[in-house]
Amino acid sequence: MTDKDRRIRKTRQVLRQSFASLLAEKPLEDITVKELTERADINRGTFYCHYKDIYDLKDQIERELFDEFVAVIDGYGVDNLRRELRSVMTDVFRFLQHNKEFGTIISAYKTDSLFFAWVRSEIFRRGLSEWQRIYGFQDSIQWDYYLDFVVAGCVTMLQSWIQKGMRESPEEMGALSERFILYGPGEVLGLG
Amino acid sequence: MTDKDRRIRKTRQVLRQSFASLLAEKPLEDITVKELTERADINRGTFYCHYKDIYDLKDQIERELFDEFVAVIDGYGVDNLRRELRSVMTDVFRFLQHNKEFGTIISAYKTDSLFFAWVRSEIFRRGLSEWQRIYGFQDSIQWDYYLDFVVAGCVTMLQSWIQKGMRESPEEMGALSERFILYGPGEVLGLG
DNA sequence: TCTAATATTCAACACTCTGTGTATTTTTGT
DNA sequence: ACAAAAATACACAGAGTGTTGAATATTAGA
Repeated sequence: MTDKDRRIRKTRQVLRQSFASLLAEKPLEDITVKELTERADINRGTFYCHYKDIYDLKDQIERELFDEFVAVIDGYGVDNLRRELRSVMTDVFRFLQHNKEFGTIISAYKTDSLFFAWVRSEIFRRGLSEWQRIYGFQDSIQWDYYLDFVVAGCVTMLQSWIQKGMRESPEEMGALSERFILYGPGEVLGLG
Repeated sequence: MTDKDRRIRKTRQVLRQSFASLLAEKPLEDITVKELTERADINRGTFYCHYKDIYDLKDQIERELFDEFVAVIDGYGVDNLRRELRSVMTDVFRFLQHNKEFGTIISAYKTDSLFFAWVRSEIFRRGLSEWQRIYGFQDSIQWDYYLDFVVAGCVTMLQSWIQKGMRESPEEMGALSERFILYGPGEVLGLG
């Protein structure tokens, strides 16, 4: 069951393609193994050689996508905090731009996506913990809600950007999200 | 099928209770009509007299919860923008405090909840459109992302607050969310 | 090229849940 | 008390599931 075998790669690929096309038509909970394998022209029993069920397929896709994502982001060094923040955010938008086909999948799950949960807990918190250390912030209650507020806001920006067709450049979006995070939305819009 | 009949009220109530208890044990997609009616000690056929399927039950619960929510919020008049914002947010937290049993249900769906989607599109946008009118803000792109960022942040704060056991008072949370919205999280924490 | 491994196919299996229907019993509002 | 309505018990076909075992096809490596 190693992925060296061409048959395995081919089977998984066609299953993913069919899964993506089904997901464009109906919500995740309405997709059955039966119709997925029919569309993929794969024997139903074969599906169970690779995945436990539909949710397992979804999880594996998200997991691999996340690993690629981490590989992109991990190359970052820390020098200036603000510059790094904008660069990271820009790269996040860039990454999704280069993975449009999975972007559709991701945004279909909204914020219940495992992918976004991982981004939330690992990448963002990693960066923000550093941030917290530097600024020596202590009030853990406010800090918790700060994390929730900012991360949810950014994740939703990513999804909206995807759903609106990725009109703005990753640089624009990276800069905008940086300003939202640092100065707050109100300030950016001149409402403060 | 009016709700004047005591049997109807009783049946729906026990179905909702059982649904809530099942939702505490497993995700929504794993809950079947069969096990729900068994736990509720209701004939399975009876379920179909009231609801189309499990998702219909969920939607109706959220719909009714949302209607109560709107009734609470709708009493607000507009005088000072900032004061109203804090009051509204405080009342939102207060509302969830008085509906703990459904708070669990709501936060189980995360942000995919219909309830939160409605709060998002109706209540928040209503208030923020007024806000936009007053300040005469024109850049629609930034405005869109501003909406997404702030609303998602607030919704997530609500969920986190529920999941952490509603330790802080609604007044505290209302004030904190107001500051996040107006001045941005970074400013509040002294990071700006 | 040959072979051993293994991925896939195919048919079949028992099983669960669904949605619906019908006849019967119980409860309700008036 | 009576008619209407709701809940029940039961049956039914249909769909999907997860799993077998044997046959077939494809692969990697010698």
